[in-house]
Amino acid sequence: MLSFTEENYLKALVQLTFFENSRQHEGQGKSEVGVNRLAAYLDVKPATVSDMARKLKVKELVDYEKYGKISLTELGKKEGMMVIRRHRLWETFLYQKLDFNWDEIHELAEELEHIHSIKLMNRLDQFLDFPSFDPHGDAIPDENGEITIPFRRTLSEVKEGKKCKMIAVNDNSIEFLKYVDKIGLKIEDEIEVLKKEDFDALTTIQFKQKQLVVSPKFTDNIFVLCATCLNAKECDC
Amino acid sequence: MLSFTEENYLKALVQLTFFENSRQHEGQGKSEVGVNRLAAYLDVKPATVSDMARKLKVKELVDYEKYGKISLTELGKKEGMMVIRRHRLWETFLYQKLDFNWDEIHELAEELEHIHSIKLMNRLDQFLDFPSFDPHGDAIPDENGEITIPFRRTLSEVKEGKKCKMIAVNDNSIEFLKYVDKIGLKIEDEIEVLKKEDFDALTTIQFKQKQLVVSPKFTDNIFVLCATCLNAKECDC
DNA sequence: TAATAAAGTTAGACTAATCTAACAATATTT
DNA sequence: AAATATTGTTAGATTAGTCTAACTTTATTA
Ligand SMILES: [Mn+2]
Ligand SMILES: [Mn+2]
Ligand SMILES: [Mn+2]
Ligand SMILES: [Mn+2]
Repeated sequence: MLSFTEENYLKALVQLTFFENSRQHEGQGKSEVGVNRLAAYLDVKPATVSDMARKLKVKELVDYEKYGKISLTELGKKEGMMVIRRHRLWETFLYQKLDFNWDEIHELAEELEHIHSIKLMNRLDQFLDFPSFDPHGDAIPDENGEITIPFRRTLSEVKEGKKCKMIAVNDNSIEFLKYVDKIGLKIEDEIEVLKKEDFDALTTIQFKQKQLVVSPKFTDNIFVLCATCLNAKECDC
Repeated sequence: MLSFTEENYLKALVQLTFFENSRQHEGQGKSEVGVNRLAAYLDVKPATVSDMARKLKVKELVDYEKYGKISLTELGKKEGMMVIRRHRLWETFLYQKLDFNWDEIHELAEELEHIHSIKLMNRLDQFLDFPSFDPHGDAIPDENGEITIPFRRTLSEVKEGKKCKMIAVNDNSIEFLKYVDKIGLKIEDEIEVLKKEDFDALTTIQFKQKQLVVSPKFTDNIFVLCATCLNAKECDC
């Protein structure tokens, strides 16, 4: 049985090696990470990660050699994915059934994700009608830990004059989510890019009859799809 | 913030000092427990309990002097009650919403009870329509940790020829619950005591047109109310 | 290539929760 | 009251997860 802490390491490794750079490393999977990087991500000291990397290697959850990079084994990846599955299913439950706001659910899910019961998660999945995405628009791994991360662009990539649809957020911080709430934007809303100013990287967007000037801090963290790129990665929206 | 372990000690203390003997100590509250008793209940060694008692005393959760008995302070009692509230609300959720059987829910609730969020529990309470009892018939403490344990008798106490209604179980073990399922008895069912045999303490009962001979292992663990004792403790049902 | 910087490891210490084994206090029985 | 049994405590060890401080390896730069 995995401890709370071990699960958090595996989850972090999935985030850093599979999700974070899902766009960049497309296909060729340089899915490994250094001790310092992981330590910074988990907010512990590198010494702690060195120790844990050795322990996880013994349990065959990671591949790792002294002074080398850390990467997940198939088993480690699956366990990490299951933590993420539980996290995202609980977030969905809290949001859909208990009416929590989307900026409150992550913290609670950080605790709930460590409840180990396959049956519980499958029942919850069913109770929620087998959701594909969590309230932040992130895909939910299936009962085998498989996930299909859909093609998605950031709003920053969308060209002037084009329209697109918000499908997810990239930043789950309370501040960011509260800002998105404040301006009245929701997943599935249509956004039009009216103007992109190269000088200071500000973008003027329109959604629901409202116009707004936003910075890259915003546009980098909104994932969108345009009408034509839904099934064609080559679309230059 | 209390640790997982500290919460389990407080919960155990509530069970042993307030619930276990709620019938016997009625009123005068000899609500304290020895180190060995608590150790046996928690399945740890007395040495471990001695240490923990000292720590809980420092945190003002228990009253305790070396070689003396352990009892909960007001604060400790409230914290313990809140753990029990969370446990019973989660059990109710699993049973009512996720269709778990009543013999499967306790184990899961043992993990879920340690999720700390007042808001979460109040939302869940509301989602469940403010239940008064969990699926085993145990009262659920309110948001202030207050609980009213209703008057109840065991089936063993009911006299020959009398009728009563099952309101709870006293034994939450999987084996006991499965047995109650097997014979087809449910909370709220009416039970008639047809015959009590002093010689071997066996009782013949009737419920839902069925007759059955049961032992004290059964009758001691079924809580009932008879028609007339609902509001009168003096009733000699 | 040699010097310097960055990244990673190791040794030793700490805390929480547990154990065993030896000891001490309290309660019960003769 | 003395002997015995029960109950509870203490000292010392262990494990997981963390830290700091010193050290080593690998990478980068001059
Ligand atoms: Mn989250
Ligand atoms: Mn999410
Ligand atoms: Mn229970
Ligand atoms: Mn219960």
